[in-house]
Amino acid sequence: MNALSSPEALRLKLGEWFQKHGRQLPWRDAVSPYAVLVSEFMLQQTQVVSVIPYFKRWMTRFPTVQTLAEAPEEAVLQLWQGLGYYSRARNLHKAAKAVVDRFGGELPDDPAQLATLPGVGPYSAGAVAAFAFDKPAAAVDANIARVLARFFNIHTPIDSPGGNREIWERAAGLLPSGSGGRLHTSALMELGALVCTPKKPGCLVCPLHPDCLATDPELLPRKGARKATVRLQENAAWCVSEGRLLLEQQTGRRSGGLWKLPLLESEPEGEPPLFETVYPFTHHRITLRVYPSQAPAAPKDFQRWFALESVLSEAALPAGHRRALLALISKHTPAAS
DNA sequence: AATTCGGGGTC
DNA sequence: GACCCAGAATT
Repeated sequence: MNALSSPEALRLKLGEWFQKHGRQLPWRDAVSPYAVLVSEFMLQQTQVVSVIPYFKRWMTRFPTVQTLAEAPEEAVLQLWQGLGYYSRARNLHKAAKAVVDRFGGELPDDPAQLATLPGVGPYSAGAVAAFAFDKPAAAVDANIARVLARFFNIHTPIDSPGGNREIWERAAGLLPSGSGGRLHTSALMELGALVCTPKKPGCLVCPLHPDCLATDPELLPRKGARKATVRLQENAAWCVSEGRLLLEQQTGRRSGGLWKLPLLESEPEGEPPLFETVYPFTHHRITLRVYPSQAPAAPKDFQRWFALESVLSEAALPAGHRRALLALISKHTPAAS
């Protein structure tokens, strides 16, 4: 029976592997703690390739925590549009204001302090401490959870409280002392992204393979049952008058600030929709149908007219509604130029 | 402890 | 279709 390598030996293997195989990512080298914070917000539940263009645009438009703190929320949401989970954008905006107000414009390096910022939970607090300040802070994302569930052969569902606690304890047990959190956490995460993948993991090229306890890695990590997909239908109005389009703004914490085509109470009969698309969110699947509509005598408080030629660059819309605008504006003004 | 978030890519 | 993703907030 071969003895397990020490945490030191494991970190060394991981670090060497990362130096050789790790990707260059826009937020990975020589960037400010603020840039790390931005990247962590964008990467919550979102894949690296989707984030890269948004991150670059964001850092150009809001290069410092001060510029973000001073920006109007509409500009923040507009820049986030298409990335989904818009409460992240609102929380990032609030977090920037909190950094300016409570921390003198400098991000703290302590995970407990970081976790007091809106939108910063256990993962993001540890990630900023490790990536921005090289602290030995645990930060378990989906990649690291998968790597550790396999490495330690943990069969408890990772999305259960007990399984989550077990994974975090294992992650903490592997940390270096003093400093070195940046390389260690980056390497573990990158291993999950490139080698220890959900399907067909590359065990034969994995630097941790000699010590890995997984007997059937493809069956790990285990997760709880998903909710069944719910189908919904949304009927919306295409209401254009004098070159302007009527939209209405959503309220509440869920999709507050986002603009939609005005929603109809019921599905019109006797005429086909101008446009139809399907867009998903969480466990829902929504069919959006857009019907022609007459202009109202007076828009409601939460409705506003947008110029057709600029609405796509001014208003933040859910993806399905944005697709409808793209299709119908070009149809509406085919030779406008 | 369970639910919600209004994207998007992949197979 | 189902599954996955650099999760957090809310109830």
